[in-house]
This record gives sequence, structure tokens and C-alpha cells, in this order.
Amino acid sequence: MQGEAVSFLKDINDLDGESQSRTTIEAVYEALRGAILSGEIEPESRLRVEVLRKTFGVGASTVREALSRLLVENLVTTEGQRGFRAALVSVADFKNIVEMRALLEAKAVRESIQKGDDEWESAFVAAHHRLAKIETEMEGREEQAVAEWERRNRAFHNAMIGACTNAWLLNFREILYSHSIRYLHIAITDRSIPRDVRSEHQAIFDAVIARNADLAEKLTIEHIYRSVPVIEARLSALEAKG
Amino acid sequence: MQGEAVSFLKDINDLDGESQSRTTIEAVYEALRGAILSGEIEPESRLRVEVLRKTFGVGASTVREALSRLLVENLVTTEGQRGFRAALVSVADFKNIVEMRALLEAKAVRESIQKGDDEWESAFVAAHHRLAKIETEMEGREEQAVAEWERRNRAFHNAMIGACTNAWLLNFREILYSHSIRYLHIAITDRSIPRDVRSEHQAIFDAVIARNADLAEKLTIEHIYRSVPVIEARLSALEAKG
DNA sequence: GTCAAATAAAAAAACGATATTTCTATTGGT
DNA sequence: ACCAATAGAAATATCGTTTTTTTATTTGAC
Repeated sequence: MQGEAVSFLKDINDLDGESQSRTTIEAVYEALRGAILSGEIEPESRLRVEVLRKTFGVGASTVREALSRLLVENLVTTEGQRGFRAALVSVADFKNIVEMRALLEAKAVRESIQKGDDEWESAFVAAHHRLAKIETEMEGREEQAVAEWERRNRAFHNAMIGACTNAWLLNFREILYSHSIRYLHIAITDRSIPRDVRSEHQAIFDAVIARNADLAEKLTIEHIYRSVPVIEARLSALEAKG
Repeated sequence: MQGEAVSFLKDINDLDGESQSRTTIEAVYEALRGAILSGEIEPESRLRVEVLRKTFGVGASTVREALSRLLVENLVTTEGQRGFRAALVSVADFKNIVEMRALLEAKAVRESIQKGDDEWESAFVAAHHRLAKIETEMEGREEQAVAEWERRNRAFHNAMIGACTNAWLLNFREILYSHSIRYLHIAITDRSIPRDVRSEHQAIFDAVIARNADLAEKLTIEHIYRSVPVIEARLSALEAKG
């Protein structure tokens, strides 16, 4: 059924350096998280403790605990005596995610516009500048550049809602954002820096800086919803094949 | 600092009957969850693996995994090499929860009103009837009755949004609802069946059945926000003392 | 007397072995 | 040929110990 290849996963103890400070559980958690978000681990594929235990070179309960932490973000599921699986993907699920993300990000941007101080505004200007730069200047299909664009896009959206103080809102929204990215990775194989969203980001930026909450909210919602048709097309094509 | 008494927790293997089907992890998870939601386990108190291991009569990694699952709902926190703690409580946090719950439940009730079929409507009528009955007829301070009211109140709210199909929305809202109840238990020591919310429930019910989404949304939001001042008063009193 | 380093105690994290359950393939009956 | 029961294999869940880290205490220098 689903592939179970884990060849891209390496022994945790070989990753020296930065991983030293973290706990082993966190290192395994992050490795698995990255592999699920990138699509390397296929949706619904089983995550066998014994297999992962060996590939990471760690204990069984360490793996189980790392997997348990992925339950927080809904990136894996578990049922009774039946082990762990990577979360499924579906068009319906993606639509739900988009709907929720639009709701939360709209509320967060409104709050940010209302509460944001100079420091927030400056950070947002900087984040926008960094994003605009890569969106205009860079060519756009090299893996390195796309990854960098992804980071800057995330930073832009985070900076925008940076003055929101509701930890619950930010937490839920972060989970939804991660899942959105996962859908992008899974559905769209040959990524590129999307030049067409440049103007959208610019318009949102202008509205936020002008402290026009209604407009910023509206543009943000539209921006988020715009990913639906593209993902829907690609994903339903994949669903038909598989 | 914080109390660590766990005297109300019992050996998992003594709880015969229904607990047989579940895994040990789930049984421990539910026991801890109940103790945290009821306030028996104090906010911010440490949850020592070795202590819990002995009281439940289970293995260490079983306890750790149960605790890890409580991270999903934010009922416990963990940091680095420093173990687990019960989630903190604060007035600011409660306000955030209320704000989010109002947002989500309002959206969910709107969707339910739009999509709800006869079956949903019937179930909602039944749930309302059961709640109205206990709110009008029962005296209201016996522990048994309060617990039953709590169940019926939850069932009422769940039934109301029962036609909402967004699993993410329902999941987030469920988490927030649980936390709300926890705040009630912690802040308000001598509980009683609140007669004063009877008319609120009735008004919400009428609006929903009349398929008046705007009114239902408005009343639901007001209903949820109404808990803020009472919790705030009690909780800030507690904070001042402790 | 105060601060800091060294040491001891406590707790958390990690491990790997064992027990239990689920899944799969094979056999026997209708 | 097909279904049910059963034995075997695989995988999960559980356990108790070992290792590592943190916290508390003591000791010693200034």
C-alpha cells in the first residue's frame, strides 16, 4: 500500500553539533517532522517503531515519545493497538485547513494592526523587504532559493501577526500553517518562487502599514484562499492515479 | 511551592471493567486528564514520572507517553530536561481562551445552521430538552447533579455545532472547551447548577431552530464571554492570596 | 561572611528486553 | 471453491534498569 522507505533518515547520533543540546526525543521529533512536512514520508504510511528505532539508532520508547509529540500538531495519528501513521491528506482536509487559517490569520492581523507598536512595525517592514527582494530578484527554481523563499514567506506572515498576544491563536495558526506547507510539498512537485504572489504580499503589506484593518483582513483571507484551486487540481489528479 | 499530592490517583490495574479494552497509556492519560481538569492536580505542579509510575503501578515510559499525549491539549507542558508540569492558569490565559472559543463556536454554529439536516435538528432539540429539564427542575448543589448538568451542558453545545464538518474547527474548539471547564473547576469551588444561564440557553436554542444565524452567533458569543467577569474575580482573588 | 567550585542527591531521559496484541498465512471442514 | 479456525510471525505496548542531566548541599578559598 503506502511506501515505508526511510532511507533519507539518518542516525541521530551522527548529526553532531547543534543536536547535542536538545534531547534525543526532540532530535527524533524534528527529523520525523521535517520528513513528514517535506513529503518524504508519504501520507498514511505506517511509522513502525522498530524500523525507526534502528534507523535513528535510539531506544524504542524514545521513538514512541517523539511520535507522541507529533500528535500535538496532528502530523501523525494513532489508534489503539495499531501503531502510528503519518497524517492523511485530502482535498476536503485542505479546504478545512484553509478555512481555519483564513479565520485565524485574519483575526491575528486585525489585532496586530490595533496593538502593534513601532518595534513590530519595523520588524514587519524588514521581513517584507527580505521577501520582496527574493521574489523580484531571484530566478526561482533552484532548490536552495525556493527553500529560502519559503523561510522568508513564513517570516513575513509571522511578522505581520507578531503583535497578536493570544498564544492560543498563534499556536493553532502555526499548526495550520505547517500543514499548508505540507500540502504544497506533497501536491506540487516542481516548486518555484511564485512571482505572482509578489503583488499580493505588497498589497497586504501596504494595508497593514496604513493600519487599514478591514482591507488587510480581506486581502489576507483572499491570499490564503488562493491556494485552494491549485492544490485541489494537483491533489485530485494524484488521488485519481493512486 | 506547588503541591504534589496524588492521593486521589489510584493504581490503574485496580480499575477493572471498562479500562480493559483501552491501552494502559490511554487509561493513565484519562486518569491524569480528569485530575487536571477537575483541579485535583494543581496548576503548574510538577508531574514526576517516578511518583506517577508508582501510584499507577505502571512503567516509566508508559507514564511519559501518557504525559506526552496531554501535550496535545496543552494540559501539561514540558521543557528540555526539566520534566512535565500541569498547565498554568491565569486571567490573561482565560481571556484568550474565551476569545478563541467565541470565535470558533460562532463560526461552527453558523455552519451548523446552514448545513444542519433533520437529524441534527432533532438531536439538538433532544439535547436542549435534557439540559432545560435539569436547569429548571433540579435543586442544584449536590455534586451528582452538578456533574450531570455539566455533561448535559456539554452535550447541548456539542449538539448545536453537530452539523459542522470542519474537523480542525471542532478539534480546536473541543480543546478550548475543556480548558474552560478546568477554569470553572479551579476558580469556583462551591459549584451549583446555574439557573441564570437557563434563559440564555433557551434564547440560543430558539435562534438556532429559527435558523437565524446572525442572532445565534451573537447570542453564543455573549454567552461565552459572560463567564469572564466571574472567573476573573475569583481567579485574581486566588492569585492575590497565593 | 560571601561567593564559587566541588560533591552528593534527585530526577529526567534513554535504553533494550519482555509480554501482549494484531496481522497473516495455512490448514481443515462443509 | 469458500469460509472458519488456528498456528505462526510481526508489530505494538509495556516494563524496569541504566545513563545523563539537573538541582541541592557542602566545602573551601578569598
